[in-house]
Amino acid sequence: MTTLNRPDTPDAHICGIDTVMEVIGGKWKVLILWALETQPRRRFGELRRLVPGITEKVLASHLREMEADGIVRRVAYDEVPPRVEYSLTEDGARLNDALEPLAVWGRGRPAGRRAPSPPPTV
Amino acid sequence: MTTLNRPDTPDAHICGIDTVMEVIGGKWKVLILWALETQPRRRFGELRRLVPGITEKVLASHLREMEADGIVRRVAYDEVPPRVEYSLTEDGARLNDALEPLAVWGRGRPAGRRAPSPPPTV
DNA sequence: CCGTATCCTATAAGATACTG
DNA sequence: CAGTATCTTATAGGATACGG
Repeated sequence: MTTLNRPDTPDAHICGIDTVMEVIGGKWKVLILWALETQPRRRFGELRRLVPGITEKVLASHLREMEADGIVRRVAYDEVPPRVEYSLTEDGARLNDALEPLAVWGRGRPAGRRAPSPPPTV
Repeated sequence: MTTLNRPDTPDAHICGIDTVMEVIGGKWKVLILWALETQPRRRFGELRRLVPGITEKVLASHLREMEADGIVRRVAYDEVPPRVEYSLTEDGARLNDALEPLAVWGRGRPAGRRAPSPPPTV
């Protein structure tokens, strides 16, 4: 992990931030997070529909990582046909809350950025 | 961009979040952000030292993207030897603030996660 | 000092097919 | 239904060298 230890950089700050980035770094993880927030429990197929574009393989692997990270709980019922339900853990719910200010920031911008911007040489 | 439009998913929420993820998605961007927060202006070489492990190429490209995204301002002084100063824009500063709750969440966990967790089949 | 220019590789993720 | 198993590809990022 990238752990800094310099007088200039607020380490605790940083330390926290990059562990978070590892946890939500997957391409679809925040989307899965929100999908899990809108209802207490979600089934695999539901999630696939709620996150359009994701493949089964990636959904499955993301879910396994999120489970390992303790933000998602997976309960498999031994029935036929099989039923599996995913839900947020307490930690996952708090993570979701912590994402809110970021979402607000994102909404507050002119949609399409990444302009070349004039080269200001002084 | 992954823009959802389903009754179940809080689109505005999501929309905001994934634009943010595009902006801070680079491997070192949040670190650069913090390094820029701790002082009003930073030179290229300073940043390289403050973000140990990053290569010049990646630092340069990250900075250019962040500039294009409007969160970093670059000012090049026409001197010799060259001097270039990077700083946060207002938008960048607000982004940094919005990252704080996430950092708090990250700090509040038992450091090394990603445990295999016992398979709970009901 | 502040970067580019090349070249290279590892990994995430997509496509597709198949199974308990 | 809820996944695995393969295979392939794109891209981010790393290593290194050089330039204004």
